[in-house]
Amino acid sequence: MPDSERLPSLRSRRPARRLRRSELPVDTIKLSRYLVGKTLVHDLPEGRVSGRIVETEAYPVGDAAAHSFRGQTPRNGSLFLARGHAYVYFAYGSSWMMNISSEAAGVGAGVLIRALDPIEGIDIMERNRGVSRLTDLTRGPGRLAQAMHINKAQDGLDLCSPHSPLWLGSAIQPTGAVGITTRIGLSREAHRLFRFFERGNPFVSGPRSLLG
DNA sequence: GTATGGATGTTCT
DNA sequence: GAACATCCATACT
Repeated sequence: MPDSERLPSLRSRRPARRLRRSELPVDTIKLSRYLVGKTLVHDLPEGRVSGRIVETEAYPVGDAAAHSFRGQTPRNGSLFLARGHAYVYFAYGSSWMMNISSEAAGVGAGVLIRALDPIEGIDIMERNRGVSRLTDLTRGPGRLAQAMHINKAQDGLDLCSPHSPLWLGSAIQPTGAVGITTRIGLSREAHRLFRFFERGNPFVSGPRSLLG
């Protein structure tokens, strides 16, 4: 079944346009907030998978919870690329995590993508995940990476390059109200309000109605 | 619906 | 050894 029949509202959505680097705010917190409602697209050999970004977390310069806090290493090097590059790492022995670098080249900071609202290629995501329940496909950073087929091979990709298979797109529909809370799963810097999400969206992992 | 515990691999102390 | 930006299955209210 085509996505346009399965998701009737897709017909009223506008197509996503590739975002240029110059459109991304030059600040980790602002970028984290800005990315809610934008589109993440991965063009795969078997077809396109895409979703609306509905939850992000900022890991700015000077944040002790950020992977870049103790300086550049082989693992976190992509965080030190100019804003708009992918930083993908393996966590807890089971999950890949997709981040977007967020500052000038040489400065380490990033935005974690925590949840997507699936739009295109839902059948591909179901196969990649091995589940069919829509809300289980992309709710959570590990799940969305698996659904979108994002792993070490995408680490370091420039999401703003004109022909990159993995790219950021403009919003395809109006973005709902954005809420703010503390980040999920941290012990250090646990009080900081660096998590942004579209309020009430069922694909958001964790709290989706506080503050904002 | 919430709560808990185990599995898993890499990084750091 | 311990910690970790998680997920899944299971148990329970």
